[in-house]
Formats: sequence, structure tokens, C-alpha cells
Amino acid sequence: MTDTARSTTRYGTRPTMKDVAARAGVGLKTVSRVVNGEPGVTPDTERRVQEAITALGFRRNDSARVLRKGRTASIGLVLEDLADPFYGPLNRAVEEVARDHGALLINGSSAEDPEREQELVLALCARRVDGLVIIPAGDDHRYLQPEIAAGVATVFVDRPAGEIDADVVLSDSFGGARDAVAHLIAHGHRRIGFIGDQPRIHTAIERLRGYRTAMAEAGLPVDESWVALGPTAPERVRTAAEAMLSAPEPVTALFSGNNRVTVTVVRVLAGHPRPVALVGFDDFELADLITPGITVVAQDAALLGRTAATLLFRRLEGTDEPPQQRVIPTRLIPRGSGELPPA
Amino acid sequence: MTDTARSTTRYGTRPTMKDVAARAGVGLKTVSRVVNGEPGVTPDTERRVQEAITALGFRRNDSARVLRKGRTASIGLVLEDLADPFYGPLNRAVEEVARDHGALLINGSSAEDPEREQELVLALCARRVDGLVIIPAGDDHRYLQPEIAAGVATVFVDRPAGEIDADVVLSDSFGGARDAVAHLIAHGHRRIGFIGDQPRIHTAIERLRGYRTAMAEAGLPVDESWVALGPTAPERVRTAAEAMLSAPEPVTALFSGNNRVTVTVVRVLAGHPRPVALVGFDDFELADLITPGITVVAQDAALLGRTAATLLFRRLEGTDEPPQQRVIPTRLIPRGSGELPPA
DNA sequence: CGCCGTCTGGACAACGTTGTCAAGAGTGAC
DNA sequence: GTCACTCTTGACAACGTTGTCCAGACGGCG
Repeated sequence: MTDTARSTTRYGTRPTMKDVAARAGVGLKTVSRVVNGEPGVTPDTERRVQEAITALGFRRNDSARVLRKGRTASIGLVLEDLADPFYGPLNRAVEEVARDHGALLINGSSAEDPEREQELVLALCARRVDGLVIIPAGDDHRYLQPEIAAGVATVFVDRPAGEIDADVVLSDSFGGARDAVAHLIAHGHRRIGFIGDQPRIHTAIERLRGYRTAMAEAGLPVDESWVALGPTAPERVRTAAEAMLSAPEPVTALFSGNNRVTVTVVRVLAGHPRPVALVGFDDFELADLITPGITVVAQDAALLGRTAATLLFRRLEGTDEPPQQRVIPTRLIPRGSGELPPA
Repeated sequence: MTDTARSTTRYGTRPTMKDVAARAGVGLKTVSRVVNGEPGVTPDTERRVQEAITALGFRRNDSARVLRKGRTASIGLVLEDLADPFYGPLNRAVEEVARDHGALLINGSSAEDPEREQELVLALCARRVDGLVIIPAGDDHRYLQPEIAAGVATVFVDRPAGEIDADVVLSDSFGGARDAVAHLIAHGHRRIGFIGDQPRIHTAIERLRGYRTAMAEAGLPVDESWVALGPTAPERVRTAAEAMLSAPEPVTALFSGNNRVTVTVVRVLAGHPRPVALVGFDDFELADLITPGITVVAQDAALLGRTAATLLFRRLEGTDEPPQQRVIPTRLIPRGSGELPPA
């Protein structure tokens, strides 16, 4: 093993272009040219450089490259919970689009905590990601103003941004909820409960608005004990559902505000003596195999992600259209649980 | 607005420590000290610097920092499919551990394609992630040798590394599969089918081995038409299942090799005239609400992820223990479908 | 044979940060 | 008043890459 090659084995120290240049007996810039496939290098020189690269196990240091070039070819995705199945397809869709643009995806969970969201977003900005896709936990994003001004493209998904003008991609929560409740009403229900997410979450409010609108359109009164917004923890959802079902005049149907709520409600209803109709917001796997099949309002999470990421890269390519808001329609999928008549 | 402050609004150009220093009327290093909370700065100076930072909207450029310090405080996670619900909790667990260590998580999907896995891993290495958690798609990881030698900590999860000596965290696929099949045998089944993932995937082979072992231990013969390994695409799984169920001597029970297979098998069985027993590898949400409840061998995906990430950071802190292999036990959860008697 | 254009290769600065080191200011003791 | 010491501050190089620019070699043509 030659003297130069010994650096191969020096632990924890990686060879640099300088090392490669020395070993190949060429200049630094020539190595750079070969590594980046730039023209102006004779085949023979190129071969020598390639050999040196292989021998030393050289790999370009992208940190240095980023510093020099200003672009990192990476985008950040901040969502609420990486483990939530609803976000899986969204995450995947964003990754696919990023990949198509040669970018890597950095991601993290805010755990529905505005402070943690901000911390994460700013850490991503410090990394100089080129752009951000954010599922907001907080409702004030003014802290992003300087970053956006500095050129970090930003798209909000699933919920609108707070106090800031930026691109937003939303599901039609209002319309979907209205359809869901209208569906229950069409099957004869008049006392319908709504169990939704925390009221500071935009989608929860929109879905509640859809619920109220459908009831109003049918001329039905809403008893306030039929509405329960709050955390999606199983305990709280169970309590809320049981309260509505055991009231003197119990609800005969339930509309659940998202997939986690639906799952718990399904469990509660499975142990309930009387059949109760149910429509859930968000589709989920095997919803058709439960008896009866669970009727849902399906959101297209993948399309949500794809739209957001596409918008992001359009910004990165330098569009100067004003920020836009895109609304992705939802789709009611009847499977049985929503078609049960009032008991 | 002063002359200096105008740089706040220059689009696409971020202020640097030099700008902050100039505005605060101090030296570059003093700014660095304030930004990093290093001691040795008078309160008064610190205040001036902080003011300048706020006024300019300065945020430290971590790319430059990384270049200088050599550590990126980020780790890479390469898994098979971000949208697969099995990987959600794993992803989340890895992220939590990373967060506890002040590191960010970069991740991507290999789509079960060895070439894409390699491409992704090497891109992460070029970014100089401090470490890697990999769910291998390929079975030859010699390409990682120089990276590991250069100090990139690497832990493989769910499947072992190929041709390379590294930390590995696995579920007990063999034991889980044997338990599952033994469970079916205990309920009187003698003709049991196994539908699993592609044979180049390690877990598929191990589960098949568990299946064969359980059969052999019970002295039962295995007809080769009862074993079907291949892609988990619904079409192929459906075909395989239907073939086994419609043979002259049909199987009376099925063991499905992972959650995607299980889901399709459940659908097939739902449309089947005769009750067929089923045990699936991997738990999934609502498995208890289907009729009958689906008996499964549950893996602890979160524990898998947490163990891997913890091991990774131990390496990063400089342990020089030899690479280890951890096996996470599985747990059989009877829910009904596995306890059906042979028809 | 000399001139010009083209093509290849290399020296050097710059990106924004941090570590090293040294200088200057201030304090206390003799 | 001076010396030794501490505390604060800043100048400078270095991290590994890429862009700019220039030098030298080479070939063709007058």
C-alpha cells in the first residue's frame, strides 16, 4: 500500500478532492470537473481521477457544496405525527415529488404542539432547506416571515397558515362534513352527534360548520350536548360517545371528525346494544370489512401531498404568482354504517 | 430605516454573522459567541448583538457550521415505504430518539428496490449524516464499507445487512411464524397455507422457515402448493389464496406473511363460502373489529425503531463494542380467526 | 515558420462558520 | 506606581467545495 493510499484507512477522516487530486496527479478543479461531469477533461485524465476516487473511497461533501452553491436540494416536511396512518400517503407523495426534483426530504413531527412546530421549522431553516411543507399545529406563523422573505418557499397543507400570506392546500372539510351529515339525515336521522378534534384545529371547526349547516338546511335543531370537540385520545372520545348514547333522548347517529375518532367510536358502537349509524371523516384500511362497513368521507391524502409539493417546487423555480389556496374535494363512500335507519 | 437595515429586505440574501457584527459594532467572533451561548461576553455587548440579530432576522447557517465542525446532527432513515402503516410507528420512534439527541431525521423510501436504496443511502452519506438506520431492500451492502470506515454509524433494522458486519435489530420472524402455525395446528388444522413476501426478503424466508418447522414438529407433511412467496400486490395474493382454497384438497387455514398480505387475504376470505382460519404476521388497527377478529403475531415496530436508534447513538458516542444483533420478541394475539376449527 | 483559436488544466478566492491565539482593558496586591 | 493576573474582544486561518480567470499545449492555416 502506497503512502497516499494509507489515508484510505485513517478512521474518521474522509478523503477530500485535494487528496484525490494529489493521488491522480492533477489539479483540484479537474477533480471537481470529473465529479460533476463537467466537460473539458480528456478521457485519459478522467480515468486517472476516477481511479483515485475509487481507491480512496472519496465521496463529495455536500455540506461544502451547499455552502458554496446556496441551494441544499432538500425540503422539509413538518407534520403532526409520523405514525398517523393518514399522513403516510401524504408523506410518501411529498417524497416522490421531491425525488423527481432531485431533492431529499427532512421530516419531523410537531406532536400538535405549536412550540415544537416552530422549533422544528426554524431548525430546518437553519439547515437552509430550499422549501417547507407544513401541516400547521399553531395558528400564528409570523415567525416565518423573515424566512419567507429570505427565499424559503413555504406551502401549508391540511390547515391554513396563521397570520401570514402563503400557499395553502386544503381538503374540503366543510363540504365533506355537510355531505356526511346530509347523508345521515337522508336516512331518517334527526338527532345526530358530532365528535371532533380540538377546536383550535382549523379542520375541526370547518367540519363542525359543515355539520351545523347540514342540520340547518334540513331545518333540524342542534342540541349542544350533541357536539363534542376535544383531544382525540380514546378515553375522551369514548366518554363523549357514551354520554350522547345514554342521554334521555339519545342520538341515533354519529359523525366522527377524523380517523382516530372514528376508530374509537367504532369500538364503542361494537359494544352498544342498539345499532347506531356512523359516518367518519377520513377513509381507513379495512373500513369495508367491519360489519357493517363503515361509511366515510374520504380525503385524498396523497393528492394533498402531491399538490403541495408540486406547488412548492413551482415556487422554487421562481414563479411570482400570488399565494394561492387549493381545495381538494372529498368523496362520500357509503358502506353500510351510514345507511342504518334510526333505531 | 438605516442603511444597514436595508439588507433585511434584500430578497434571497440572508444576513451573515459579518452583517450582524457590523451592525452591532463588534467583531465576528463575538457574534459567534453570542449565537452559541458561549461565555465571556458582557451583558451589554450581548444585548447589542441580540438587537442586531433581531433587526436583521439573522439565522445561523448550519451548512457552514457543519462544514467547520464535521458533525451534522442529523441521521438518515431509509425504509421501504413511508406510506406503509407498519413503518409509521418505527419512523416515529426513530424520530423521537433523534430529537432527544438534538438531531434531525432525513428519510426516504427505497420502494423495495436495491438500486434505489443504494442511491438514497449514498446521497445521505454525501450529506454527511452522522448515522444511518436502514431497512435493507438489497442483500449486498458492501458499498457501505468505505462509509462505515469513515465513521458513519449504521444500524440495520427488520432485515439483516448483506455481506457486511454491522448492528442489526430484528423481529423474531422465525419464532413468531412457528407460534402462529403451531396455534393453527393446535386448533386441528393439518392443511395450512403460507402466503408470504418475495423470497429475496429475509423476513419472508425466516417466516417460511418457522412455518416449515412448526409443521415438521407436528409431523405434518407440507404440500408445495401450500406455499406461495412473491410480491405483496393484491392481485398476486388473491390469486395465490384462491388457488389454495379451490384445490381438490383445499387448505383449511392460512398463515399470511405480513400486514399487506393479511389485508388482501381477509378480503378474499370475506367472499369465501366456507370459514377458513387465519393468522397474520403484523398487527393492524381494528383487527379486533372484523368478524371474526383477526388473530395476529404482533411485532413491536416502535420498539424496533427505538432500539435501533438508541444503538445508533451509542455508536455515535463512540462505543467500540463489536456489532451486535438484537432480536425483538413477537406476541401472538388470538382474536378468533385463528381459533376457527377446520371446516 | 509563425500566428491564432481552441481545448485542457490549475491557481486562487469565496461561501459562513468556529477554533486558536494574542492583544488590550481592567483589577488587585505589593 | 508597577507588576501579574483575569476577563473581554477580535484577527485570522481553516473546513471542502465551486466559479473565475489565466496559462500553456496543441492543431490548423496562411
